[in-house]
Amino acid sequence: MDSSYVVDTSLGINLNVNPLPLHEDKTHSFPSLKHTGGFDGDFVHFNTKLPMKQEVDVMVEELKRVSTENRKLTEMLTDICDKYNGLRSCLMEYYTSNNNNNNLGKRKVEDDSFGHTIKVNGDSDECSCKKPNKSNITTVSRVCVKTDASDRSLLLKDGYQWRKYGQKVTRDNPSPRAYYKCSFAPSCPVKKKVQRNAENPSVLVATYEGEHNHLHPLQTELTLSMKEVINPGCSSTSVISSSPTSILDCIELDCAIVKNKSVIEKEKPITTTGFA
DNA sequence: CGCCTTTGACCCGCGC
DNA sequence: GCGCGGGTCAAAGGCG
Ligand SMILES: [Zn+2]
Repeated sequence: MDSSYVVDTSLGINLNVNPLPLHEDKTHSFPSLKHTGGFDGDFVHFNTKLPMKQEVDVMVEELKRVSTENRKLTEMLTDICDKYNGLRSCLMEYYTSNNNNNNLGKRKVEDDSFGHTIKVNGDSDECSCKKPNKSNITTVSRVCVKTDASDRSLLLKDGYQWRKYGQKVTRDNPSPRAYYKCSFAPSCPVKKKVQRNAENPSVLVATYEGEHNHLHPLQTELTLSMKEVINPGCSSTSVISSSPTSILDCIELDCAIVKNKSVIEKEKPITTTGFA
């Protein structure tokens, strides 16, 4: 991934997520996201001497602007998900056809360029008799997230809901490995393993296995929030379920994930099989 | 009460 | 066959 795709938002978040190559000024691509106000990460600094009416006008104006920005971000996220799914299905088709052409009878582990590992079990006979309920193809992605080294917890806020079902101390790493299952959807098969890097305890390494069969909770939440902002009267309890800061945490972690896939793994080249 | 974490027991694959 | 290590289960307890 190239770091040239940076979207400035009023929240001070750099969304390094635009999949389209841009050779022009980023402000031309997202003109509505560029604004001239002094909104630099904090909320609006209201002049306390402003009359009430004017203050309300300012707030309404700000709300409209944030709503627009929110909608654009949501659209971008949806767009990116669509493109990602398209690319992934192409990749799956490629692996499937490749697998049919030369059935080697061995498990192949391939890296795509997005930090994901696609496992393809070529020996369908052996696999089907020993693990009849498992799909032949599982997506494995590894994510490095830098955290405070003094924080010994293995909590990693990525927006999804996880239920911990085990913890193990592994042989070659003094820090324990935690096992989580996605609990956002009851039927979601996704699992993740979280463990600190043996060499650098401030780096959390999360290994995701499988694919979520539901939308990202943040995406769902943003959509719902947008509906509340645009149509505030439609519900008597127009409450956004999560605090803005928790949403920001998730956005920032998503960005960190995207960045870490390219940055940390570039800084410390790690092979997908020889790590931890 | 429901959902979560904790943690010891258990299962299973793999190498010797 | 046996031991080891990674992964999972499930009972118990905590928390909001
Ligand atoms: Zn899920």
